Amino acid sequence: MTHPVVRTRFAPSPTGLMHVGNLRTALFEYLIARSMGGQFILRIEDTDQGRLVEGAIDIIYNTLRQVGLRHDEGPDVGGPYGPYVQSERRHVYKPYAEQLIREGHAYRCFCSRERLEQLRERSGTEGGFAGGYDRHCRNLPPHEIDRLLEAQTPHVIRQKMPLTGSTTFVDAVYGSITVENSELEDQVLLKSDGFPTYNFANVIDDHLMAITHVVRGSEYLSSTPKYNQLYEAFGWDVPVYVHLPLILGADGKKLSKRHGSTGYHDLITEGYLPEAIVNAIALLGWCPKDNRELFSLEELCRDFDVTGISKSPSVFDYGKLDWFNAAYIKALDPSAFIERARSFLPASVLGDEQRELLVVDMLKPRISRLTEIPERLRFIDRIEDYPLSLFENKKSKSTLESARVALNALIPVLESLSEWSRSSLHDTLMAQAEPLGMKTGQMLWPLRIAASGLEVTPGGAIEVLFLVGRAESLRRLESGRQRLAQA
RNA sequence: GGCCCUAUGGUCAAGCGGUCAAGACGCCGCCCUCUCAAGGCGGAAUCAGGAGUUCGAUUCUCCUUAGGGUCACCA
Repeated sequence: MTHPVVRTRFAPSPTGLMHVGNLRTALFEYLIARSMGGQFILRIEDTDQGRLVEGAIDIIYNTLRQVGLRHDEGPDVGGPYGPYVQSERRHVYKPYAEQLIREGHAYRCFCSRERLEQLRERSGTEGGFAGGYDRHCRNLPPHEIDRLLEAQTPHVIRQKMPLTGSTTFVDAVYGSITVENSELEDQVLLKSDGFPTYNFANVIDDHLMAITHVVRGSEYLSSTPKYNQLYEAFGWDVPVYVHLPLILGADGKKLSKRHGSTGYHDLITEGYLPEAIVNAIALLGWCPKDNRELFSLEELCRDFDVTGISKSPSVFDYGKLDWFNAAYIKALDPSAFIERARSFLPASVLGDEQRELLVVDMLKPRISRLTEIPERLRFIDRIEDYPLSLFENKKSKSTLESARVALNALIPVLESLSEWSRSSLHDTLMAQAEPLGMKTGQMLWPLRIAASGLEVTPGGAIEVLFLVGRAESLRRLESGRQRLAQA
């Protein structure tokens, strides 16, 4: 028994940025296709001419490319089922709508927007009719229709829903769902401008493009019975539905702007890596059999399984995203790290291989976002005023007095150091602890403080001295010594 | 409001009639340590409530409650 090739599609409307919700949907569509050896199609749904945003399509292309979701067919790469932009397919929908009229599954509606609005206001939230429309035009006498058509009255084409009975569909994650047909509104299929509505274009295109799995957010669950009615009216096979649980913000509401950065590019600007974002959202609403957490896209393609998708909505946790990002940063090899972090690194570090490698080692375990880098390394290029109290540290047993002793003893040693390298700094300084009668922590604490002016630095005294450089280090140490002497 | 969906720690979640109810993030403690991290070890923290079914319910059914979604010539 042979199965048809699995085909999924990502069908965004180019109305702005790439929301993490959209990206998650795209990812799952991609994974479902790839995990079953299928194809992933990109289709642009621009049937709302009023909401088009310039450049939005490029944002979609860029995002998909950056995260590695390569589509097999689409506006830019072509394919046997094109065109892949709905506005270029405008002519294909109308004949289908007319076919439905002929076969008694749809009708022309001449109601004005004003009338519909009044209808909605009058029924209020009580909702006397499904969707608020009273089906006024559903049974217009033929001569009346002809008259209105001759008068070129603007009209839409509506789906004629069955008034009785019920519709049942099966969703791969939510199971079997049944809705009374009386709940289904006579939804608009073709708008008065000739463009199809989203729901209509979707069904037509999904069928024409041989889409086998319709994957989308669970907000479409309640309109799915209407889709089924359409498929049945045409006599087409109903696709496999895979509805994805919603992604919420920390307050439990649908994720939106006020929850912070929810656009893919916002996250990138904030220093998150594409692979970390992908990994994080893959685990939002999906859990692998073995409970593993770190997944490359390739591994996801191999292990993804629809049965691991959960039904309940999940809150997007930025803290967990940070952890994923930190994990991916740690896994970067030095050259890759430098490449990604280049724009955040100080010029004084770039170009010197030894310094670059040290900075990479220092930064990798300490940052969760690339944007933290400038702040972490700021001490290299300049030192801020710092209080003398920084020299005091209980755990290191450092006091103003011990700091004074240490600096007085170490400065001359450092001044006479022939080679300002990490190893020579390390060996030389460590050899001083014993004669000073100090533990390394006690001895090194004031050095690090005086060299950086910071209570916390990425790396210890030796790394700080090395990065700050000989001349500037000695200047800072001397300054610290003088301040301590006056205290 | 009608209809639909959902319900395990603060968050992500495993579980699919019998478990001391996994794991991860975060939090707390200890170890390591030239600060801070990272790493290692340990800890606190969960089955919304109520009826049933059953020898036995986190798991199955119903009700309640709470959340969410949807009711456009938007997608």
